[in-house]
Amino acid sequence: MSQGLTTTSYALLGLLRFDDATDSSGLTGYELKQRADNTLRFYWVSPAMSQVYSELSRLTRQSYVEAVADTGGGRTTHRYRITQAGRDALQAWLATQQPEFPILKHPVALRLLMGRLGGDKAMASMLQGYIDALAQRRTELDAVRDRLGQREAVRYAAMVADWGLAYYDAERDIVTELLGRLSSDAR
Amino acid sequence: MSQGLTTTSYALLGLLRFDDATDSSGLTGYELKQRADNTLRFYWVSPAMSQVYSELSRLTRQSYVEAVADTGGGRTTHRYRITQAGRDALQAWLATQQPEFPILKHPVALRLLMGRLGGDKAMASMLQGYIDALAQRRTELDAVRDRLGQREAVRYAAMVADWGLAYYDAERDIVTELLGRLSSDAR
DNA sequence: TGTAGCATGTAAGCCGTTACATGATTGA
DNA sequence: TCAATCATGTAACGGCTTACATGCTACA
Repeated sequence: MSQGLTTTSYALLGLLRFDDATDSSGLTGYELKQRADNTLRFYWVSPAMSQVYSELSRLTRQSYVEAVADTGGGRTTHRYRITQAGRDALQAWLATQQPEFPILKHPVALRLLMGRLGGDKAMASMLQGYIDALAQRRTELDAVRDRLGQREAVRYAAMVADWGLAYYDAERDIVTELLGRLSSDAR
Repeated sequence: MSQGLTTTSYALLGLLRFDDATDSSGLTGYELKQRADNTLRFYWVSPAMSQVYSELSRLTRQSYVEAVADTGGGRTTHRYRITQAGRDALQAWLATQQPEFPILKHPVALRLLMGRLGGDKAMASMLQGYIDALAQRRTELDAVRDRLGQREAVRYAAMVADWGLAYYDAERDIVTELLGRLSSDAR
């Protein structure tokens, strides 16, 4: 009935669309979650396992995805593939809806706002911790970027990864500058 | 019982703490929402009016906030102030919990990832739209920054605003670069 | 033999949104 | 007198998380 899916639904549908372009026989919920953790999590979300399954059943109900039972081993598992209706829906979503502005939930900035209560030293160590965490994330994303290489097939994914890397670098630079301000202002 | 508030609760408590430092008689829910729209929304959230009220009643139940009935006009309104327990709780939160990594929900990056389905031209116009929206946001935040000025009392708020401005600038630069890649790669 | 990874789900619950409802005050 | 703004809430619901429950397979 209601054709309006959530963005997370479309994101997962998009991952299934990528898989569709290969000669794979579909993805299990478990595998889909891994794909999401690899790419989506850097600029969207890492849905919980349970949500992956519930989105998958929702998409199946909408006929945007079809499940093929895989009775190979002892337990029956399912492999999910995007359908033609799903491809159409994804295409339509991309073409019609104009994207919303990004949502940022930045606990570090929020705490810095209340810096008066914590003091310069506490803020400085918090910012340093954030710089470290950024470096860690950057390393993870860099590994993803390396795997993509220069292949034409993943050109857009590579652009998005480069975007993420540049974002982490910019954050590092800005925070480093703020850190300098904290120590030079120290009374 | 459970002293664990959500980050949004602490964020609002923080705004009440700022007000506390002035000679104000507290804030109404409505005013608190306006403060949130002015600062918080750029790096945290803009809670709905209804949520502001429910957080306020939760904070009141926890005795972190006290409401003073204002029976001035025909209708009774309330002004909310942080209590000593609230100040302590906020301080403890700042001191003990280490901040989580920021969460970014970036619909533009998500769509760019699926660029193959949309094509270079559609992606370019989407990115251009994003650059325009960024400029708009930047202008809004710049106005906030101007109002803060160089006053020592709002030094941390100014740092956070500068952070936001630098972030918007970095996004603009990165996206401009991606836009260039799209057109130079055009076949 | 036991643990890690693969694989699938249900249930409860919170956070936050939209929709709805109400009413006062101010200024055009 | 009408609209905008100030002001306060309730109700319904959706999205997403955590906790719980189950069982297979490979390997050390």
